[in-house]
Amino acid sequence: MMLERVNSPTSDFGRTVGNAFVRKLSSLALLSQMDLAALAGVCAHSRWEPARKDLVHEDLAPSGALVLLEGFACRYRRLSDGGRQILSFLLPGDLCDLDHNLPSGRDYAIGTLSVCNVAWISSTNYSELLSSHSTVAAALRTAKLLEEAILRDWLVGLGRRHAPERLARLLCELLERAQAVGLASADRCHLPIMQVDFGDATGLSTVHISRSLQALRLAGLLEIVARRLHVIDLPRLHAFCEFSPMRARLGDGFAVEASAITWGAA
Amino acid sequence: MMLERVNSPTSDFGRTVGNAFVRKLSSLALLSQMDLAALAGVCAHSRWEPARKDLVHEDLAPSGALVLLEGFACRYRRLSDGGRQILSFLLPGDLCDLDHNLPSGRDYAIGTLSVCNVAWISSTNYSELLSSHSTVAAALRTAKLLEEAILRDWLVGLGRRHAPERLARLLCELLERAQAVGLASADRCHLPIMQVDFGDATGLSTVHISRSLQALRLAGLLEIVARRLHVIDLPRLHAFCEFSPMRARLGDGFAVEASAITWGAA
DNA sequence: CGAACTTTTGATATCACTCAAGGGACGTGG
DNA sequence: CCACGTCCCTTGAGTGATATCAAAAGTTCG
Repeated sequence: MMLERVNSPTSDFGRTVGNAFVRKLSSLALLSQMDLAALAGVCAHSRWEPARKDLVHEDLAPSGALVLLEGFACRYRRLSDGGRQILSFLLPGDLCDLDHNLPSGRDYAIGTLSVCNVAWISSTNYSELLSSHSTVAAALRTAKLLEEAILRDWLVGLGRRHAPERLARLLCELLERAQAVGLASADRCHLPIMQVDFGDATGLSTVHISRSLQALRLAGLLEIVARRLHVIDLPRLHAFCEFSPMRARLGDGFAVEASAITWGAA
Repeated sequence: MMLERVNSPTSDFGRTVGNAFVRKLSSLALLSQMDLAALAGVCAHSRWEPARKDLVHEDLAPSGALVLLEGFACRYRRLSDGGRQILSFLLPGDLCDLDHNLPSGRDYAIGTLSVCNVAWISSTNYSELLSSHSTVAAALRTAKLLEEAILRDWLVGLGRRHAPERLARLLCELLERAQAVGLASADRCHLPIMQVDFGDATGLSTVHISRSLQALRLAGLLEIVARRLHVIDLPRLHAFCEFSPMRARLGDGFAVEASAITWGAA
């Protein structure tokens, strides 16, 4: 069985077609050749950053936008007691707008979780991209709406769900998002995220993450081995944590196909 | 002593100048006479709705936008176990975009908490307002950024703060927002919100809200009597829950003034 | 003035946290 | 290739925060 293999018409491995950014936006809107060229141009210069490094922190405020091409990162906030709350995970293909976030300065930082390949877009290039490529702008707007929906989901989870459900939902979300950029099969994906990070995202302690994960494993729902998530029973997992896939993506053949197969096997 | 009195140059009571919507947007951008007229026009037809009524629910999807002119409401989500998580409170002057929220349908409902005066804006009027009044559009964008920042704050609170701090921060937020639309003095405001609602917003049980509130009262920080919040020691309250006022509002003389007085008394 | 709703109080139960120690995995240097 | 250190995950025991249940007290409103 081929892991990470995705049913994309144009390549064996999703990552070989353009970059994750192009792939993600392509799944959200029908981009023209010129749009694609502009996206490629804007990501031409990227840098590798080490794991566990701040790309942006609260005071220091670079402008423009940042695109994560490979690796995992997160937005987070630090508290006075040293605690950390992760606000969202950034996966390959995700863009983070640094200009339009700030009424009175940014209130969060962005840090890598794994080694990351990051493209920085200057303010001028960014606003030009938006103004002269309306389809790209529309795709980014949709991406933003999805992000907001996820944030609301997290809020509901933190407020009203128990640890195992919270964790399970997070894993479902990550699997789905990885699939959307061609980095996951129907039931597996690489997840370079430590248990501390899961804890800081779900508002739980590391110890409790460990125990919740074990509960999910014992229930035969999933397992995580060597930084890889393997969902054993997706329908039951979804039912367990009341996760409903966001089918908000528009023209993406492969994602629809993959999920159809999954549900067919249920 | 005059409660609800606000140091606005144009009236004794904030509510008599235009409506809360106009007041709020005026504090976010410098509106022209034409902008003001357009805002007034768009809110011309408003309806009174009873307390505890759904204005919008998840399946049924009216379009356009909704403006809350008077009263308190909230966005919320229901869970399968009957639980409810409030995602944000809506105060007079708040607008809720019903069109641009939905990738795959709306994922939350909107319900009144008190009796409310609500203006519905049709999709066409709404998009016309945005396109032909760029300053209004900019003000609404800023308002949205503030909303998002508040949502992140809530997430951090739910994930990492204890009950009394969470509640205290919520009360600080509500006081500040009420001030921004001229519905509060420096230390008091009307708050037609029940303890169940505070619980559903902070992810706590009603019982625990009651106890946390008592802790805040015993600490001499604030009290709530007859649906009215009275902050007794604002600086200490802010310090206690690590609340920092969002000074993102731009040209609003009165809010700046009021807070200057407060801090001066500390 | 009474009924329904909201808040408070007390007692008990549960979920998740903290602390502390042990076990694996991985990398590094001898 | 092994020894060792470090980092991450796991396990167990005890504690703390918050939930639940039930009933009393207070409030609002017709």
